[in-house]
Amino acid sequence: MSKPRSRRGGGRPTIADVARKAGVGAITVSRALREPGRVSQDLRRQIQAAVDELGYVPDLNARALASARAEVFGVLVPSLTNNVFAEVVRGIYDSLSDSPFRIQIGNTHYSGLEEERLLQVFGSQRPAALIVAGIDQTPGARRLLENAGCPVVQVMETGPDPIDMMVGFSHLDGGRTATEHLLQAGYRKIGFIGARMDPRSQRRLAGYRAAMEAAGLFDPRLVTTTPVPSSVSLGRELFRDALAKMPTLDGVFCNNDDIALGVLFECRRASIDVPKQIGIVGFNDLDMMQVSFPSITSVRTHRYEIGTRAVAMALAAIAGNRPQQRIVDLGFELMRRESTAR
Amino acid sequence: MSKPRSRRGGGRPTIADVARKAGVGAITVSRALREPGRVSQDLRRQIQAAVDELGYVPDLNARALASARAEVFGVLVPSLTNNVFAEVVRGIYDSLSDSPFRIQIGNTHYSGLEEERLLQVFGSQRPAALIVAGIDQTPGARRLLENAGCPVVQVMETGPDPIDMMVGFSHLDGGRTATEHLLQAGYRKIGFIGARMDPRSQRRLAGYRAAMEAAGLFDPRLVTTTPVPSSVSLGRELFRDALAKMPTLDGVFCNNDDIALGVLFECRRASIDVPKQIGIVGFNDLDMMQVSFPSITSVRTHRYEIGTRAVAMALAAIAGNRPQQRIVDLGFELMRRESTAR
DNA sequence: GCCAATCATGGTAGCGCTACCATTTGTCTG
DNA sequence: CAGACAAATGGTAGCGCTACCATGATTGGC
Repeated sequence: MSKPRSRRGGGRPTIADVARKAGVGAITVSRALREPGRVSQDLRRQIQAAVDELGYVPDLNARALASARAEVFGVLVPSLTNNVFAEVVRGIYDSLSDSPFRIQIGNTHYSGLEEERLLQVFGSQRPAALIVAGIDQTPGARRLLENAGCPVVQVMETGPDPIDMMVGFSHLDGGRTATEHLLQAGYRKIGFIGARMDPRSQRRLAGYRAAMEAAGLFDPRLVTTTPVPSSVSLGRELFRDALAKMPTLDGVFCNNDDIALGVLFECRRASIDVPKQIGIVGFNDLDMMQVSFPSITSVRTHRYEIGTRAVAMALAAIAGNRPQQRIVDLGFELMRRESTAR
Repeated sequence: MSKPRSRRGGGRPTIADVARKAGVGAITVSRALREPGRVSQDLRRQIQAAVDELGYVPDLNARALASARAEVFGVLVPSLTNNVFAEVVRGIYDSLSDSPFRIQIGNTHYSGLEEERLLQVFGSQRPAALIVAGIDQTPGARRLLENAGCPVVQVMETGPDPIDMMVGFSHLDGGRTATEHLLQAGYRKIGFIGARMDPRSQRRLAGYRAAMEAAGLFDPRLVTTTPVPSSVSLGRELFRDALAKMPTLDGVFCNNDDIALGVLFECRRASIDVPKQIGIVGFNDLDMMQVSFPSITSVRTHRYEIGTRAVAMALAAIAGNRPQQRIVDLGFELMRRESTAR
């Protein structure tokens, strides 16, 4: 006439089993596991022994329901294969690896609609924190984030009006700095080549344009863009287009390093001398930029640090001490290399 | 004296609120949301109206607890920035984007210990399925996977002894094919250059060795490896080392495309003619291989398809019709290009 | 037209855990 | 040494949902 073993749970030991074996109350087991400091050493030892013997593992779903909070960080990025976001995500992972928090990544595919859908799903599990890429959320997404009831960090960019917290840098300044460098090196007919013109790319383009206009050199025919996702081969093609449109081109600021590498390869193939005939600047400064021949000037961004910093801010907010500085600008660095050294 | 509004839940409407408003039982609401076919159209409409009006969103934690199953796919990969895994993960995401399943990625950092820890965490939320990279799980990890109580798919490789299901290809055959191609092209002093020698890299090396021994050309001094993570710059350095060790080198099979690109750049920098003096073969066939100048021969692997296929198999198993073919070999293709065309 | 089978719906009883509050014990103050 | 206070522990009552079983309504076979 023994109590029937839980029919659904698959027979896994529960906190009650541990409590019985250790001769304590269930709540004390719960505490011993989550806040060891609040339980006497004696009981802690007893409980640990019972846990080990039974092979008890807490049921995270039950915990989440009872505490109305899942130990999950929701992360929303527009792409998984784009090295830039992969680095941010790596930073997030590394910063959370010793914490109890799990990570759920959502891939928005650069779509506001998809972002809203994912926020709805993420929200309905009451995450511990949300990290989202970009600052151009749709009004709906913004509302969901404001009502999420957890810390929110917008990453990659900075702007004047954070939902909660922000870590990033100014893409406009990055684009301007890159272009000004080409101008200072003496290039004049400087093109902009960009794929997948997301809001960040748009702002880099705006920075390029500002620099060119300030120099009195802007010409819309210098700009070559496409909504197609970025790749090295696309860089090659776009460069060809740009050159066909404007044969006197003597420099290019590339939206990112993949494009820049494609441009470089096409130059070599077409026997165009870099940096003598054409100067090239990339964006993000992937490892290969410094290895390529010639090496490529690029704007180094602190992607990994954006991830670690975002987590640090979120953890602080969860712990109750929300950082006083809600907007963190990590800046960028221009890495001057052979591709613009003439 | 009204019933106090749930003190923990944050005032979100619950299924009971919807049921009351729609004038039906809670369980009927639950069914209308999960198995609409089992509820009459009339009630379905009424319920939908109540859901919309209240803005009801199911609490996923409560659902997971009650049904002893979270709608989560756990995915374990050794690296997030390695393009190869990023592509697999992208395939997984795309295949699950229209399903209710969320995805949790664990980053094992190529560590068996970390893999066990993550499996423990993942397992304690009763995931719907688990996808893990590789076939060399520790005994502990294997046990956890066998007892996970959900479909398990091992990806990237195939082997004789699946835990449950497998999708991948033979890295040994890939390494052998690449090396045989170099041999057929007339190269003789063919080196192997590899970073981060994980089990898959080891098997590619074994394939290289098998081909070289079959030709009577194997020499341990031809092999240059390091446990350091792979990168383009590392490829350059390792190639320098290899050349210092064996100046008569006339070909290299690179563990992956990053290394191959680094080798190519170093050749250009050192004015070594590719393919005349040195032949280069990469592995994975990233987009840039076909764009580089000269273009680089590589072994194309079907990474995205590995992800989509793994999900398809897992979903079938969840639905109750486990695929009859438990091991799927997606093969690979040698892409012959300029870097070995002499 | 009767009984079995099916369908649509609902009530009850948890899932395994933690928030909240109560209780007990030990410790300190004046 | 009384009274106040903190520390350690436990009991109770859910968290919001779904599995299980029961019920009544409908259908169908012969």
